[in-house]
This record gives sequence, C-alpha cells and structure tokens, in this order.
Amino acid sequence: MMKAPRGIHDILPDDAPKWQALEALMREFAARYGYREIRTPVVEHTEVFQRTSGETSDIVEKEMYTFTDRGGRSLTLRPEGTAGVVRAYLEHGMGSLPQPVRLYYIAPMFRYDRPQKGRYRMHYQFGAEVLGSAAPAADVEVLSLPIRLIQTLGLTEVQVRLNSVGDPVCRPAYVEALRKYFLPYRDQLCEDCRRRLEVNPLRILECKEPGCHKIAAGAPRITEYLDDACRAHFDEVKRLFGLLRVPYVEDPFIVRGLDYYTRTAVEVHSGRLGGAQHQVLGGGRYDGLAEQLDGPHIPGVGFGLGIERLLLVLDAEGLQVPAAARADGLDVFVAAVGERAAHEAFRLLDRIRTAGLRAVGETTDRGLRAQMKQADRLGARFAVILGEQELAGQRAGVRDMRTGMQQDVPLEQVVNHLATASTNGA
RNA sequence: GUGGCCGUAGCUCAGCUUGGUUAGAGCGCCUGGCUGUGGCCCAGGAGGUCGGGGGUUCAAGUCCCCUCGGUCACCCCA
Repeated sequence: MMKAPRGIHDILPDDAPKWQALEALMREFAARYGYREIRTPVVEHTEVFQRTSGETSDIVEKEMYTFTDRGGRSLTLRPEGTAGVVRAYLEHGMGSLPQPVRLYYIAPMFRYDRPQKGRYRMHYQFGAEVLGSAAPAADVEVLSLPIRLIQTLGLTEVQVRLNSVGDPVCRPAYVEALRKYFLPYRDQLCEDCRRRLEVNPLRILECKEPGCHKIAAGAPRITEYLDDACRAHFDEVKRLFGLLRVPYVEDPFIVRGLDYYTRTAVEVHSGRLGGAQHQVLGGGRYDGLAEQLDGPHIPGVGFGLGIERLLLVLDAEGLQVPAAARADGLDVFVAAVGERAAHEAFRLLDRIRTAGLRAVGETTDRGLRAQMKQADRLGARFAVILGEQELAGQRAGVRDMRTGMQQDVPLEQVVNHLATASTNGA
C-alpha cells in the first residue's frame, strides 16, 4: 500500500479543528503586534540556505531536501523560514517601506533527519521577523509575541532561555579563547567534539556527552568576551524582559545551530516532554543575514515555533486549544424517502446551505432508519425528514436530535425554522 | 547518520515462546430484527498480500537474513 513518505504525516479531520484554532490564535496575536503575513515559496535556490545557515551547520551538511530541476537549477525545500523571508524583503524592496518591517508566517519546513516523536521531516512553524531595527526593543517585542501566546494557552512548564552569541567583531576572540581552552582536553572530548574543535568550537558548549559537558562547564563564558556594543544590547534586552515581567534564565551554553545568529539567542523549552523534543521555539538576532544574500546591512530578529511540538506540550499539560471544538460540527441532516422526495430534499438542502447552515443529505438511497443513524453519527443537531406523506402536504418533519422532539413544518418555512432553532441554545 | 525496541482487520490488541486444520476478539462500518425515524439491545455481513522481499522446512503470522515504516535514546533541531 502507498504510504506517506517517511517522517511526513497527514493531519486528519479529527485533528484539523485543533490546528485551525491554534492557527487562528497565532494570526490574532500576530495582528495584535502589528505583524503582517508573508507567504514565501516552499522552495528556494539552494544557495539561499547554504550561504545563510553556514556550511558547517547540520542543516546544510545533512538535512536539506535538495534537487535539481529540469533547467539544471539546484533548489531546496526550505529547512527554516528566516532566510526566505529576508530574501523576499530584499527582492521586493521592502527597505523602502516604513521601518522596521514586521512579518509573520505559518508554513511547512523540511529537514531530512531521522524522524522521532515531535520531530518530522515536514513540520509546521509559526514564525515572525522584525527587519530593519537593531534596537533591543525589537528583540523583546518579537520574542514576547510567542511568549505571551504560550502563556495565553495556559502552559506553565516552559522556560525561556536567553544568551548573547556576540557579533563578528567580538566573537572571533571568544572562539579563539574556546579553542585554546579545549585544546589541552582534546583527547578527552568525544569524536564529534574533536571535529568541532576544528570547525566550530562553539558547538562543544552544547554537547550532552557527559565528559564534554563537564569540560565545557569550565570553559570561558561568552559574556566575558562581548564587546561594549553587544554587552549593552544584551543588558537592555534583559532589562526590557524584566520590565514586561517575562521570566527567563540566562544560559551561556545556547549557541544556536545556524551561523547567521548575532547577539540575542533564545530558546523556549518545555519541562514536560521527557527530555526529548522539548524545544518548542528557537530564535534570535541575525544582523548579517541580509548581507550574506548580497543585500545591504539590514538588522533583523525573529523566532520559529514548532506547531507539532506546541501541540505535544499542550497535550502533555492536559490543555486544549480554546475554541477548537467549535471549528467542527453539523447543523442539519436531510433524510429523504422515495425518489420524488429525494429531489425535493436535494433542493431543500441547497436552500439550507444558502442560508448559512452546515448541512448534508443522503446521497445513496438507504432506508430511513439508516439515514437517521447517519444523522446521529455525524452529530447533526437537526434531522429534516421528507417522504411521500410530507410531500403530499407540502411539509417536512424537523427533528431535534438532542431531545427527540419532532415537528411538522410547512416546506417553505423549514429553512427559517432551522435557522432560528439552531441559533437558540446551540 | 549511530544504537535499542516494535510492525497481525479502519482502530486497540490476542495468536509467535514449544512452526501444523478455514488467523481471532472488542470497538467502528454495512444490513436486518423495527416494510418511514438515531442513541440501547439482538442477529448477520463486509473487511486481513499477518509491513515488504528472500531463506530454512513436508509445512512459516510463528524460526533466520535483508528491507521499509514506527518508536525510544543519541547527533541535531522546531
């Protein structure tokens, strides 16, 4: 049997209302903060990600869905949202819009890594970016959006972790210091970290190998190496979070997987996901990204939030997405007995829908009993019954499926009757 | 990319250890009891290449190998 590709899943009708409700809430929050939606393509030129994420990043090294199109171009299914958004900003001259520009997206991302619960080869992210502002207030504004959203959903066991990864001016000195620190321990590091020592010593900091972790604990801290500008920026970000009373912890060990990050780096973790896929959100500032795409210097900051993971965390904390239930449901089922009645029912069904009610009718010709059972199973609030008897008197039976009360209603009044009845006590 | 566990109807699972008649159950689905009225009950029915391929054997859902998929722990990430 044909199956969906590995690590890629269907979202079925039973779950869709939950997704719709969550997405609606995200759009509502984005609008509240003045963010406008941008829809960028799922594929970009491979270079867009190669140049921004960094050649040594895991994404570029082993996780990209890359293919050659018929014209010989190398294209890649986007592994993350930011690079494409910045590309679009540059391509469409958004630098001439009032700055900063605030953008958000809800879109699928693709990463070719090994699937696990909460980690999929195709997953959805809610993300937002502020482009054109280097101010610490921009960092805190864009990051407070998902944090407030998470609070609104009622999640309690989440932690905001904050760090600064410096910038191209001060980071090289720190990387050197790290290299110098780790070199004597070289033989005690794990295989991966020995490699990291060469290509990207920052990564050793987040290694979970106990041996490496222990050595890393004594490593110099980035905060000791930040230059005045970066330090001032970081201090102000922390001050502003404090002003908003957003609880956070400083974590000198988060460095983020993508090379384009500068200064602010943030992650949000849940304590409820068994240590596995507990990271729900990642983000930070990326002041050099636009230049890497051959654009001018456009500072930016943003985040990406994994929707599947958020859903998982909600579940783990026993929470529901507000209003998710109401996105589903059926008002009316129209049952017909006999061919003449079926035609009249078909017309009636159309009128009911035109009036704005959610209705389905019988499309085969089963017995009334089977049709009533359908109405019940589909969760219809009312059943309308049309047969020879009703037709003769130009009437229809309207049955309230909750109470079992049935009324005889003139045919031309059925739609009105249903409309008022379904708004009362729905 | 590395290692462990798992894979039998739409769903949840039994059967596998000690190979041997037509592979079962509950729920769901369809039909009937009730010739035009849902929920409860009763009866019947449909639905399975036992994830796929190869091997061992007189005989494989059951044993072995490979492969695909899921899951967990890593790597890393949302």
